Amino acid sequence: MPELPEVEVVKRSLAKKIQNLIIKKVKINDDKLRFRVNKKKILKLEGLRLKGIERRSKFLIFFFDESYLMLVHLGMTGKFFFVNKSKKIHKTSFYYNIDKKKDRKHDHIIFFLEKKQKLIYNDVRKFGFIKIIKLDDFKSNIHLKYLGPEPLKKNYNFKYFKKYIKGKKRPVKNLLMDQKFVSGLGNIYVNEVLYLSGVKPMRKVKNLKNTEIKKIILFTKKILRDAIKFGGSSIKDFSTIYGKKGTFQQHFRVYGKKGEKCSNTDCNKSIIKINISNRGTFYCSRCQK
DNA sequence: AGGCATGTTACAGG
DNA sequence: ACCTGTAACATGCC
Repeated sequence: MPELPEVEVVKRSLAKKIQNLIIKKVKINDDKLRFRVNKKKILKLEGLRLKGIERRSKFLIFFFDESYLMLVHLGMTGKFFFVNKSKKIHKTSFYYNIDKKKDRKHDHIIFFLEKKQKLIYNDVRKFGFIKIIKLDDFKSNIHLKYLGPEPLKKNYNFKYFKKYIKGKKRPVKNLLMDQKFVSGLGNIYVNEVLYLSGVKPMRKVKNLKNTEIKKIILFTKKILRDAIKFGGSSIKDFSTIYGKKGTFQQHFRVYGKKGEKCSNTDCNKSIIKINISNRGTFYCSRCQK
């Protein structure tokens, strides 16, 4: 499910639950994730204590003793589940029922922790990945070094935006999705940001007015903060009682709302869906200029 | 049956 | 060399 808010929510719950625990054993059920899991490296985590977890963009970074880091990207469907001795799933992530074979089929990596507790990495589509790196290689890591600023930080601002778009002519939606420009936004939140900013997704960045740029920046920060507050967005309606659902999907104004009435009370248009770069793009033709 | 899906990236083409 | 868009990855759901 993961764009920045979802990854942040996962990070917080993970940190609360498994901080300072020792990894007793690592089991690999399937190493064919987005990149093959390096068995030799991941086994080095056995016996190490988890010192902390951080988020950068949509990445989770687990810090261990001995200067080892575990870099995790959840892709489209990657999830962590925490399981304790009585098999109760702690509310670490979203939908999953450990008693359902269908769900367990996608448990690819299992970390056995102290006190018979487990952390499971489950990923239906296997677009996520797990890499073990040394602290020294952290800054130069290929996945991290080209990332743009965190959208919630101060360096994502008007000045940066203006400078970056100089000479560029791509659609504003593609720009916002580009992790090199700003890191952490995905398709859902970009659709929402552009609706609130009153800007059509296909507008070329060179034609954006300064007032529009300012709105885009402000609403980006607002939406992400709100989404985190609501526990992220959970799109699909699974039936398990385990796992915590975010509720920010209830606040979507355009994403997935094709044909529905624009939420602006003085507008009688319906939300349109088009494709931009193979991604579902939702907008209101009246409220977005 | 076919289209669609919250992400990234290798590659092709301008 | 740079910029941009597309296809591919794996699986399940509607």
